[in-house]
Amino acid sequence: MTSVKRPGSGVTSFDVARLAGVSRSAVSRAFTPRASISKDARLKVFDAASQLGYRVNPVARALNQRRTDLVGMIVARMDNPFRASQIDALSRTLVRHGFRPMLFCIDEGLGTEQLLSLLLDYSVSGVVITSDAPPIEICNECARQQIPLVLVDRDDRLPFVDRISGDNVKGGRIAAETLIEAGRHKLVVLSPETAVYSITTRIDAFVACADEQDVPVDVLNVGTHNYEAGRDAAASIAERRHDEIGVFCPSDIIALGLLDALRVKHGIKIPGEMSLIGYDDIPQSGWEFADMTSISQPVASFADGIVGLLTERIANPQTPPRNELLDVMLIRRGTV
Amino acid sequence: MTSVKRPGSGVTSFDVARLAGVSRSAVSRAFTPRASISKDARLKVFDAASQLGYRVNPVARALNQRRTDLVGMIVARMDNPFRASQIDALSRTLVRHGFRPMLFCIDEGLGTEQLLSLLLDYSVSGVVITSDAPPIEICNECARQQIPLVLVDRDDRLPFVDRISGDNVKGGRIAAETLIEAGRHKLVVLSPETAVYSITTRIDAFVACADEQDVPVDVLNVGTHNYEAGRDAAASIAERRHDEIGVFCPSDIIALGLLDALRVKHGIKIPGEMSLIGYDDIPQSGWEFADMTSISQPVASFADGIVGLLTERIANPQTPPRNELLDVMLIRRGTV
DNA sequence: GTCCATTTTGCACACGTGTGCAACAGTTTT
DNA sequence: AAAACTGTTGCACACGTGTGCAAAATGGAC
Repeated sequence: MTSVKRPGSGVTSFDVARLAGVSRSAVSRAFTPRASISKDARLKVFDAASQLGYRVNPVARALNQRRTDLVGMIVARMDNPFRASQIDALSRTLVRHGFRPMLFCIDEGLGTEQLLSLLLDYSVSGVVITSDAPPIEICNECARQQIPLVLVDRDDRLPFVDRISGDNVKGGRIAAETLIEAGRHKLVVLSPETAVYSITTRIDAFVACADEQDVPVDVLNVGTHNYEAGRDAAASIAERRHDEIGVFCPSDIIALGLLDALRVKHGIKIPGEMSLIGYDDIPQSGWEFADMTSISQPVASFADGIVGLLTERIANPQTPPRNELLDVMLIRRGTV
Repeated sequence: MTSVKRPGSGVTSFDVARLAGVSRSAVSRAFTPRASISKDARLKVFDAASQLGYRVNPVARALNQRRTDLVGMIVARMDNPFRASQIDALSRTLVRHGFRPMLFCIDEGLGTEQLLSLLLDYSVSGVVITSDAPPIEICNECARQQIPLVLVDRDDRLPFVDRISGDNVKGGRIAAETLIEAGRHKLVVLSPETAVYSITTRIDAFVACADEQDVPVDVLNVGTHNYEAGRDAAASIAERRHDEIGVFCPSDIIALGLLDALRVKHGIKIPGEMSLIGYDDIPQSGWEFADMTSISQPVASFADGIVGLLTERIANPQTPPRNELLDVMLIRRGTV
């Protein structure tokens, strides 16, 4: 009847209440910050709880509150090391703030929209989206259920959806200025066909800055957003070696493909014959073979910023959409 | 009174039951495979459900079943591209099988043990661990709650814990054979101080295979498991260039550091002056600068194997611990 | 000691679902 | 036609928690 249950799962607030000699409500209140309960009662509850190994059941709590501690992360792919370290940092920061990160990669037949509505079923505390902007109907549904959405590196202005991104304009301008200062007066910028907001913004800022200084810029279209795209663009770039051009790749993963192929396949000296600057400052850019100048977006700031936007909107759901901009920094290495 | 609720959240099985003219139990049964319900009733329920936009509330279901669709993934760090792609594949495969992946990275004060007991609170369907083996008490607790655990690339034999790993013995032997076939009769293997099971197994198999063929092997200790460790080992390796040695790195991320530094800093020709073989076949190993021979562990097989072990143990919790071995494959490139 | 303001407590309901059990309908066997 | 059997259905309970509300307790002022 009054048998002591084994510590761990199976211990309910009722068991704790009985041992502590209080009502079950008191137990619930003891574990609820700012609840109406006396210091004395709370202490008795904590004592009994640790004695039994009691832990609040988050599922039951979620059913009651209609809200979980879960936060969804929707990501396209993780083959880009920048995304991987971003997710790594975000996951850690979320846990430190008491959230539980879920990871979803978009897949065959499972786009951002499907994954988002799947997350809605779980009454998540929020969703961080680094893939595509979801359709507006879903956003409205999220707003109605007061589920915060944070868009990373996307510019789509949606009702009640917060955005965060690096300062792509500043980054693009720094790239142009750095190349021009290095004496490159013919510029080239690689533009992936599948370019998203952050990429095009960098390119536009780069071109604008070059225009201001009357430096000609070629925009060279490449395939997708990966190493192979940069590598395959090398032949076209190699033709211009005599011009001592300065090349800007709006993403390190592309830049490394280009740099690698230019040196290995075409034997081009960098920065001797041309200069190159990338973006993201992924670890590989610091490797010996590359030693590539790049523009760094600190992943820790991303994580902090994202969680900040989430918690603020949870505290005050009616605030108008915010757009946070993170500072970027030039990392000088050996390709300029 | 009978007002139709807005589609989406807030629609309960009760609403569906009323519209379909059946009991609430029927709705529950309609969404439960192999439940006792007539074709006719199920159809009526589905019709009403789609009309209202009803979706089963997974939180309420979880509270009742004492089991979630969540599966925890505990990982050390994601800076190794192999781990990143492993998690990427695993996340996709889990979702395809109806699970919801949660991602936890071990952190300051949050080791495998803490994260695991945190996951227990959520009544997860299972946990995939790629960090450390958890203490046996936690494993017992998981067994008691019938929560399947899968250990990836770890050898710790624990009660009711399944394990999966690549065939590290085969991989290590292939490495040795390949180097010896290439005419290298002095071998070196890099051994990280922080080596875990999978790494040491590869090394042991490599050494054993060399011994069988009477080929001498030097074991060279390096620091941690990353690019910098390999890079810093280059000086020591460079001293032996006259021996035309064959080097095995039990992890590509280390191998690339070594390869990169050997070529760039010490100007050593590979495979001219020495041969090198890595492990994991991460994308960077196929890059131009590296063109590194490596041993591939297919991440897709890992994901499928893990989910297979999970589902089988969910179906039959009493099966003895299994140990699944995945085939590995030599990827011939230009460093041997 | 009385009265009022404030804090603390416990009851009871709600959150949305799965399922054992008994009742029931429909079909086959004797 | 009665009996036995198979397949469906609805009732009612359980899962473990948070919280509004009224009652009780506490503390202070007179």
